[in-house]
Amino acid sequence: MSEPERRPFVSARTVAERAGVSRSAVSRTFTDGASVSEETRRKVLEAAGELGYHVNHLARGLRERSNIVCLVVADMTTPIRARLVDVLTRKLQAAGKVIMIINTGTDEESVASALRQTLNYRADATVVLSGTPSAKLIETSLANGQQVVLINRDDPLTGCHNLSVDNQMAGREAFFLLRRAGCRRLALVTSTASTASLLERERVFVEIAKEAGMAVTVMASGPTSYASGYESARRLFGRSDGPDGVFCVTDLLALGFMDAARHEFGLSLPRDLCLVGFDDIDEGDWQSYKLTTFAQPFAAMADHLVELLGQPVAAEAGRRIFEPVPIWRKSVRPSAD
Amino acid sequence: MSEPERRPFVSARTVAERAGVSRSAVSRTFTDGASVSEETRRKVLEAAGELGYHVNHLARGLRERSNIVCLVVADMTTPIRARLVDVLTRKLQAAGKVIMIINTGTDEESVASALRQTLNYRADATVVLSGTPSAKLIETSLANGQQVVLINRDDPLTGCHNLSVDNQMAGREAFFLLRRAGCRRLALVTSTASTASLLERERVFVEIAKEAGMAVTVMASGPTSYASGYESARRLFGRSDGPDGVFCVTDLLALGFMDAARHEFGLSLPRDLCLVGFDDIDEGDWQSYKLTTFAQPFAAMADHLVELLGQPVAAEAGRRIFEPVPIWRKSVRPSAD
DNA sequence: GATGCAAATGCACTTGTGTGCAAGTCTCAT
DNA sequence: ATGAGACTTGCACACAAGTGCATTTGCATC
Repeated sequence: MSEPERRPFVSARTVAERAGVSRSAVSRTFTDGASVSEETRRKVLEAAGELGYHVNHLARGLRERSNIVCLVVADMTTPIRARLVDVLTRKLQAAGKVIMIINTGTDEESVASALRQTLNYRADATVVLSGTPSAKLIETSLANGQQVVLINRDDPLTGCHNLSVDNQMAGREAFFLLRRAGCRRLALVTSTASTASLLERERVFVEIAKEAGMAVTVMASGPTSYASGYESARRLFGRSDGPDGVFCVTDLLALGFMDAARHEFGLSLPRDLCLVGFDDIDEGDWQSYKLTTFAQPFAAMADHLVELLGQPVAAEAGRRIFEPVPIWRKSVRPSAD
Repeated sequence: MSEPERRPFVSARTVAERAGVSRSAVSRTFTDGASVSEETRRKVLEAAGELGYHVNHLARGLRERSNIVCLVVADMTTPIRARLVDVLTRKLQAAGKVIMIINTGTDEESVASALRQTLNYRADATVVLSGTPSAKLIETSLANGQQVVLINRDDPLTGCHNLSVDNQMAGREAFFLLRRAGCRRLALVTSTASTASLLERERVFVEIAKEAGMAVTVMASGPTSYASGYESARRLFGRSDGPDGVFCVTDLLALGFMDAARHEFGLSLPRDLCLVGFDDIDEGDWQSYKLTTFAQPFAAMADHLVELLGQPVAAEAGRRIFEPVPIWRKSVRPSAD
């Protein structure tokens, strides 16, 4: 017959009727600093308790800011991404924000529709963790007074804030680490999903090696995953002279690479092979791996994000670069000296 | 001086003025099946495009259902939890829902405040992935016409839907697996965070072993983590007669356990030790582990969840149990026969 | 008892939507 | 030309909140 009647959420009016006061009184009871007598306040709270009333933040958001922050993210199952989402949600919540999450692909259209949804829900800010939004959409976000923050997306987009890690430093340090260990034949393992961050690490590593007179074999066998790192190792060591010093632009690639090197080719680390990763995922510290890598300072980045969101939108957007911190473990020989 | 003026989101009225039509026309243009002439529709769309207008779903949610689903989750960085969140967000989004995520602790107070926030934002449904809400709060959720769905929380709470995995089957099968492999000295490794699911797996395993005349050493050294599994192995093998068949109630525990067994005690799997896990996290399939385990059928669970949300709230709540699927890898000897 | 002042209260408007209803316009056939 | 009928359009209200402003109440002081 008729659409089964959906029980409505209890509203301030219902509470007011029950308590025998005006709706304004209810509103004031739940507003700090508003003027209500102790008596009515008591009546309102009692009625609210009995009915299970909760202030509708959506309606409140019509007049003021919504306090909603949208997180646009792809590849959520990746350990590093899960950590980032975890840290961000914690810190944002602590700052009184409410998080809306959009799990999207990295292709332009997915990101575009995510961005639009962000606007539909009047989010105060959109934080993009993966994928790259089009310049035009960012523009409409800004036109609507919405802040846009890109994390680890090193794309030259104007108008939005940009938090990222110092990829150049990582590429440089990785090289020095391997050279100090006495490695002769260098390789770099990356993914076919060539994001700006990964490309930057690759570029700097290859460039600085070249300056030092060393060639680098670059290998990419698939997306940023364990399997792809594994495959890259099979290909590299399948040749006559495999590398003895490798920089994997991601820990996940590094772990796959390490497993293949050990189990398929019987190599021992760090004797036959030195390996450097990037990200510092939990798995890299497991007893089977003990990977030397760089940690992303997510906590600091999240703190900075919260600070940004407190500022007015007008504040000029810019880039902020965070220093990765080297984590010394056992996949690289200590200095040959 | 004055609070820096926050540029407002563009509203339907602004679009109407620009297009030279009434606000209703704008509303109708963005409503399927509403009656608008081709001419006005064109004008509206043009003005909307120029201004970057997006319908405010928050305001729309005042009249109808909000389409918001809240995910309450703890320990997001855990691989299994990250996978669950990933699958759920994907499927819910595909069903037209918008996901609000609340990253909380497992203690009662954290969960309570998460639940309250859920109500504040008029979520159509709350999905609890970890932690256990109090019966009283569930009641107020229901009183507000909000659905409550618990995933893998085997607590006896009335009024809410309950999706979970068949833990009894897992405990039983784990035992048979180990017995068939000829194991003599059984142990069970769990965590100190004794959730109902973990307890259930433990209970059944121990019980059925007892029926078969075999004792089981139960060990818990900390939370559900790699480190805690590692520690449990150290304790168990530090004694005179370590176990030769172990069921870890979680893959993460199993991987830590395996690493300690290998690297600290030089054991080889599956010769000296057979190991069964539960969850089927990606890491278990890595070359260093190849863990035999049970996969949680998250896709089916998510599909069922979406189906539930389509039904009216009135539909009587109940429990639905999903069969885990055994994943045979290499940490258990094939049958001794 | 009248006056003054502060605290409490309620009315009405605001926010951005969707939609029922009535009035308006346009087309076509009689 | 006129009426029927279909299609458009705008007004006004509903949704759930917060708040400025005017009014009422309470209480103390003269």
